[in-house]
Amino acid sequence: MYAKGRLKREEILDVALEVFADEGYRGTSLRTVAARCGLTVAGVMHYFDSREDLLTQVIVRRDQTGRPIYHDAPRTLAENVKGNAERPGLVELFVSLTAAAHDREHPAHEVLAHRYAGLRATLSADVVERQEAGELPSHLDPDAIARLIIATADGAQLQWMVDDEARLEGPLSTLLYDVLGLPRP
Amino acid sequence: MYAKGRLKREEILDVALEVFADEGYRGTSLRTVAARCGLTVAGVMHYFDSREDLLTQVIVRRDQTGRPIYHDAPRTLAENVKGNAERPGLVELFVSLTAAAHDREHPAHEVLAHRYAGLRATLSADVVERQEAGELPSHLDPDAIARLIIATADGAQLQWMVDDEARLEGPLSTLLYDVLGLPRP
DNA sequence: GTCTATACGACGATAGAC
DNA sequence: GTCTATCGTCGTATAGAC
Repeated sequence: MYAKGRLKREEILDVALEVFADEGYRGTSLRTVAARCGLTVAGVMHYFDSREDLLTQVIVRRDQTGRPIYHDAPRTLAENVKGNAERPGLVELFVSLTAAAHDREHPAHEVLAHRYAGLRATLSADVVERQEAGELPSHLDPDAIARLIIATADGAQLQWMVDDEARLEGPLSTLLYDVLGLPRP
Repeated sequence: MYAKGRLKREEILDVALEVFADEGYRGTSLRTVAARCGLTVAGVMHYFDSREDLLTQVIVRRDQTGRPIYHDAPRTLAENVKGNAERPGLVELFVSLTAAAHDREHPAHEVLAHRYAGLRATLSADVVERQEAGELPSHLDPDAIARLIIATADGAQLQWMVDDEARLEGPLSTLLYDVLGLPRP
């Protein structure tokens, strides 16, 4: 059967997302995921090349099911960031995976590179629009600003890992509304 | 002997830093480190509570041997960030450790929290100085700006992990010089 | 205090039967 | 498509030599 396999694969990904959201990146094993799916480890591995591949596909699926970022890119990005605050395990997964993806052979390398490129293009186009509307100074390089916005959103996650008082969306808000002077939503 | 142990401990830390800088966070094991020190695993573990503790002490030592950040904090921070570009394994180690340190029981939790707090205080004081000198608008919250600067520096590391074209110090330069309008060094 | 030897359980991965 | 069986490696723990 074809459809059954696809469904099972998606079930595994959903379970894995749940497990990793609960217990974090280092805390969980394939055996835990397998048990919650009613499978053995080998059964899970039928669908994925490796543990790291499974982790990668988890965030791929997360991207697919989540809302895309089109209009008012900075604002929807900020909302996404804020939403992550309720799933600490997912933030940990994303950060750990990014670190591991530094290896070009890692299954997440291409995925994350593509993700960054897309986000950068969307944000950059948004900056250009706002410059034409006079909302942002025209001397700023749109691509550099896009990179800055992404770095801010990501870096806030690192601080938030360790500092309880930090708000996940804090630095991004500071940048967008206080420093760049965009209109508050 | 007392001094010998301290020396051996530091040798282990230096070797570990080298190994992790070469092979990354996930790629290396205690056995590799031990072998390069002419010790067994248990010999290494005499000095550290766990593998994660060893990793934590590596970055503690790194902080101690590095230059502290006093005057013109943003600039020295930018130089530090730029210097990391030559040691990708260390950036990977730092990011992975931060993710793991989300667990309050992790040995790096306190260390990183303290490190962030110190950096924030230094940067925040620097912002206040510049506000008094008229270099920065006074309506900005110094602590929020400090958090923004740190987030930018850290987030740039995440992007850089995956994107070869990204410059590690790029986003921080954009923020400090193009957006905040600080004088270029 | 410094270090070796040895053992343990859990892990990711693979081969082959059904 | 899923299993059982097995492998090598990992971090960790303990007992004890020097």
